[in-house]
Amino acid sequence: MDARYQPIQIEEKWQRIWENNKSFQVVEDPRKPKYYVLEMFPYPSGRIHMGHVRNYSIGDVVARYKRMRGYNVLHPMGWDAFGLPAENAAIERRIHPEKWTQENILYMKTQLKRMGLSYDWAREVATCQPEYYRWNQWIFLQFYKRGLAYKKSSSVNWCPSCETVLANEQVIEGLCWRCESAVVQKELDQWFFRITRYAEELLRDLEQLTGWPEKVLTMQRNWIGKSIGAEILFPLINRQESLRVFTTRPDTVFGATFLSLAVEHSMALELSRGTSQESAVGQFIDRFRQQNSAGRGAEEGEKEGIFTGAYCQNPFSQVPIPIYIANFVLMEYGTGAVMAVPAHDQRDFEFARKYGLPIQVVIQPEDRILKTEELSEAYVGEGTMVNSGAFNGLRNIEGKDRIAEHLEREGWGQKSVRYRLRDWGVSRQRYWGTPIPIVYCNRCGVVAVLEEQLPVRLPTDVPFTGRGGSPLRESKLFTQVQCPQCGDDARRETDTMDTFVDSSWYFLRFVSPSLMTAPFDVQQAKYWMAVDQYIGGVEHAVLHLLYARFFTKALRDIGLARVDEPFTNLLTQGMVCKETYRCVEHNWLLPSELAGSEKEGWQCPQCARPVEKGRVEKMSKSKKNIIDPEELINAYGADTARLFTLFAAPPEKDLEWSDQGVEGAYRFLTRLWRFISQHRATLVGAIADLKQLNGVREARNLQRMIHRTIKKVTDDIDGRFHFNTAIAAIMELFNALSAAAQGPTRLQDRPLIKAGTEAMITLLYPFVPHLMSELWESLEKTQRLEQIPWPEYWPEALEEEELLIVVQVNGKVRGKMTVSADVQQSQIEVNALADARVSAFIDGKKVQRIIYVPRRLVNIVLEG
RNA sequence: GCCCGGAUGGUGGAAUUGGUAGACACACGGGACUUAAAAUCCCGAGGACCGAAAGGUUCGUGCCGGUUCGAGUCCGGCUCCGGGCACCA
Repeated sequence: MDARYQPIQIEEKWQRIWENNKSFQVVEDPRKPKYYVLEMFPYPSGRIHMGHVRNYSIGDVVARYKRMRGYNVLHPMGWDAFGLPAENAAIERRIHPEKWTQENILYMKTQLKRMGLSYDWAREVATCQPEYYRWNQWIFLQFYKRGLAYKKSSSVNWCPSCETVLANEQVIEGLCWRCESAVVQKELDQWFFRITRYAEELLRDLEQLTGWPEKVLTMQRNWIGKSIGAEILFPLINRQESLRVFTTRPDTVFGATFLSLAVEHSMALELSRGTSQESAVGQFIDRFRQQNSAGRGAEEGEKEGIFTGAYCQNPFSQVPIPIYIANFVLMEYGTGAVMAVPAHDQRDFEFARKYGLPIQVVIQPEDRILKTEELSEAYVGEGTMVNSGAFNGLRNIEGKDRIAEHLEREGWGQKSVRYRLRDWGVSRQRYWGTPIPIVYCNRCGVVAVLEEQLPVRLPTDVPFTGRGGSPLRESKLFTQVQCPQCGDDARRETDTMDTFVDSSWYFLRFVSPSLMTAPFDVQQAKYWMAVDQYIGGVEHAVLHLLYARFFTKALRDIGLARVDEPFTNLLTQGMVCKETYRCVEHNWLLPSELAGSEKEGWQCPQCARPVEKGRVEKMSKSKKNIIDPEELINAYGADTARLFTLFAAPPEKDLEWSDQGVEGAYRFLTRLWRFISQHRATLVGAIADLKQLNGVREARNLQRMIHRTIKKVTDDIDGRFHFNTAIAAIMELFNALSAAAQGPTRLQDRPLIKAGTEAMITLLYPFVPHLMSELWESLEKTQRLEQIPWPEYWPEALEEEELLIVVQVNGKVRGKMTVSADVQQSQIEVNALADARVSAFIDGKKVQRIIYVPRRLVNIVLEG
């Protein structure tokens, strides 16, 4: 055995062995329980970053642990390979997106392999391969057949910089999620997936996702945004039609003193026709349509509106009420028209005050009496209905139902449920994505490509200029086709699919990655699905996770998937952060370019001004606080990188990078190496029996510690994912074993130290697989470590012979005593009272009572 | 504004059900080895106070209050930090 720990050699050796033995390849095996662990697959940007290292280290611990527990573990990896950066590279560096992507995948794959991650690489998929994206197209056609995919003209979010449409979720505070330029509205024909058909089920099934973080469930719930209420028809005065509004507060309908329409409402201009308001209304509409496109959502502006000149009748109060157009009413939600109840809705209240509209209180709270004149804000709480005709005196909660029933009887409307969730716009005016399998024929109209003609491949004769719309339009080869129905010349759809489509079902493709006849095999999916543990960043809490849930349900209804939910358990890991350095003038600085020193204070290399040590921030290039995983591995090896990221913080919390912490992890591994090589002579040979009882007390204590560590590490890994405390416990065991191995003669119980060392190596294997495999082999075991089962603790060994009892007086610790485990409570109390320090505190006072917590503590409560 | 998290030594973090707060590690200090340094090994350590020392007292988990024999943990009211949503009728 080498005197020095040389991680690179060891790691290359074991990676080769695992690859040659196909150690992590799996097939369905009905005799074993299955376990599917999956980490969110990466976008092949070129290099892995610390976020990947952390994500995949966590997953690998779970995978290796579950294998040792006897599970048939599916642990695949692939590439989310379509997307904008590839196209940007094509524009900037004249390299084809496909070439760029393939090169990145190759490089990143070697990086991932150097991490020693236990993937079944035989199942690798890349979403940009025709073998993969043909099934995107196939699914699209199934959706199209069922009305789940449809086309509509709509105002969409348009990023002028990326020249592409963005989903609502991709617009963050009015800015493009990717390039942060201001998003504008544009009218385009778009393909949509009817996710709203599943809104109710997507909401309801959140309840069965008990293995998901509450935070993510809440975000999804809010995103779906279910509102229960009613639609009410307000008949127009002097016209035949009615205006339909949606409200969640039918109980306040008697307080509706005007109506507000969205600027885009179809009746907005129409209502003002022939009135004195007509031209003013027209101007108002033009102005706010513009404003909307300039940056909706940027901030909450002043409420503005205009009277249309028209009136309708409140069907309940029979009062004629004016109809306004208001800038804050959204066309996309509800019906684009709201009944305004200023007394009980803050927005309506502000609007009414501004335009001098009537305010009518119809709900009175319990504790005070509202008067219209005295209102300073809307009252939105519960109460009793007043000024509401036959409904007076009802609790408003009850009133909601009673009003809704009443209007259904009268034909004035009906109960209604609305969702904030919109249909998913999947069209992208881009090249590097899945072509939408649709053809436009002058004779037949919109025609689906025949399934046997799939895949519709991306053409190669496309120029990348970065200007104009979709590059696919430039390809004659691509756009000119024959109509699948009539055979006439036709034009191919040039939109490609949102890349979220690719990632919405990749976990299903992994169960049959090379199947040519279907996206995946139903039986294989039945065996492996659902994913037992999914691990990734919380940034996908809404988008990806909601779309994947939708796809799973839709594919189930098509007859392919057999599960309702794709991911049984979800772990959202925290970000990887590091401290930053910043100069007032020259902004972020690399730690390596700083002048000065930690003690004297850092200076800017350019202007020599003192540099402020900035906050701890998420690692990013722009903040110059990244650590390159490859450099880390070159310097310390993958085992150190893994150990540090797993030890520094629990997975769901943010991890603060620390170079000294990395050193510490490396030192620990070096100490282990030295320990084994030093004591190798007594540690080699067949696995020792962990259950051999030893008469010497110190040995029994060590044995107890070994078994306690096995239990602790098992509990920490399994379900709790507290890897940091699991590792801490192993470190404690190691400290105890080292002490025992060097200690006085009584502790030199060789078979026990040997058994403890073997247990320690096994326990550490999921975290530090290369080094542990090497150490295990050096101890001349017959089987490789990854074939060894997880150690079982022996409950009998956990039993304490002696207990440390804490003695409190009035809740404060005043003494400790060691007693034999079989001593009775009464005797312990007597001993406690007899303790010299304790009795000094009692000091003649009367003992009121004694609390005894079995095996732990005695609390003597004194009078007074 | 609304909804979720979070706050514990010099630092990252432990304390799983209300029962010794600070495991484990980093950084730090002292010592050993060395001509010296690095590496390694050993020892120490929450703050304040008392004591020559052994040891002891007392305060202490963001702030204020409560429940309890006992609160980092439970309850009420705040402060600050992070995240999500944001005119959704």
